[in-house]
Amino acid sequence: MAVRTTDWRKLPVTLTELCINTTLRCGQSFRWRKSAEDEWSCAIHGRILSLRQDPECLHYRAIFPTTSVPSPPPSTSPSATPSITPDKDDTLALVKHYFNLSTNLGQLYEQWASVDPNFKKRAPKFAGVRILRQDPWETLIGFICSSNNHISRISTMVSNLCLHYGPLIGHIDGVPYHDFPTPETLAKPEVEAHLSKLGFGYRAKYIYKTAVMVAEKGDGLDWLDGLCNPESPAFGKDFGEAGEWTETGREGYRKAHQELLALHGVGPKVADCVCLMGLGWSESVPVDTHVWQIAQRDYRFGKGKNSGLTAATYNAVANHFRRLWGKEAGWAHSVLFTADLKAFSERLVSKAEVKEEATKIKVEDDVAIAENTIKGRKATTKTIKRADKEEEHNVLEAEEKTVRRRSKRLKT
DNA sequence: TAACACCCTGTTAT
DNA sequence: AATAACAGGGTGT
Repeated sequence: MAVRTTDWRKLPVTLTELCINTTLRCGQSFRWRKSAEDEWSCAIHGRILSLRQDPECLHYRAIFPTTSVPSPPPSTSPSATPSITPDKDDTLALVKHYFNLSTNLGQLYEQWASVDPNFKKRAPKFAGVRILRQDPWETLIGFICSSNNHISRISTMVSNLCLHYGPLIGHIDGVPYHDFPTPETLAKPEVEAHLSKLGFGYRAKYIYKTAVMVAEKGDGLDWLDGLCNPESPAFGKDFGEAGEWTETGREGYRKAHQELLALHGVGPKVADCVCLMGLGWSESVPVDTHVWQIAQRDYRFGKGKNSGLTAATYNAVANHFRRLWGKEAGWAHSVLFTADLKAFSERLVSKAEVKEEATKIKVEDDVAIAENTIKGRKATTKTIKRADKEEEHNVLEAEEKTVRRRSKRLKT
């Protein structure tokens, strides 16, 4: 296959602002591969993007196919017809966009540390964990695969999806790199049975049905793109307004989350992952079993017998973190999530340190969270029973009151 | 609202 | 060593 490989170029970035060795392995994207020692590669937007990082710079290189690709990339982006002349190469813009580099991460870490002792304790060993801005469609399917699953198997599954249905972009050391398949490709009737055979389990049906639904939504991926945060739009898209910030998130975020729930295999957690990592909604806080455990261990959420992760506790946890961390709560959440991953256990804070910290927090706050959870539960019930917007507004007020009570208690 | 099944795989417990 | 039990970034019924 004829290809054109760009030179390595560099972009000044500190490890405080971005650490690819952590960010690319913390379960946000399931497609990056080590192509050499300290080199990561992935097929994105019609090219293979390769990255290296040293303390001063992020080094990047792209490999473009010069023959036409079998099927178009998954988004109506500038990469649909990859430019092969250096002056038209948009790889730098892609890198900046993919890594959300306009956000000042160091500043955010300082802010989170100043309001949250637990964050302050754990974050230092996990600097540079940054929320990626991935393709919404790829994010959606990736996280449908993630349900009740391990990161390693999710990666295998996504890789198989690309291998069998995605366009071949090129090779590195004989290893093929495929871009992510389009909804239309995955909406073909034979896909479900094939994915089952490939070991996708019950997710084979979810993927097929979701592909059909998205493909039927109309013009390519406009529906998904329309759910993006307009202040942080998809690569190559236009901008707009995102709505006013509240502790349940901006209106655009809530709308996107709700619409995603209509898809098969998409519940609250997966919808939040797509909102955060694919649609640019920074306040989205996906609450999985892991985050729920963190909330119980470090933030005094109900440890009682019947304290499962219900719809009510889900919202209570997410709202609590939004109140604590602010508009980029999802980014902070990702730092603590990463700090708890087994893959990074060598960096964990010692148990003695953690225990000491937990005790400190407990002294300040005890009953408040339990109360918060109960209020949240009542509010959620209302939402389900009466779906009109007036009631939903009341729910928001109820949540906000709960939060205020909690903050008062914390100060007393 | 609370169970329970759902596909499969690597890890831990007998 | 072989096998059971269980959890792993949940969702649908």
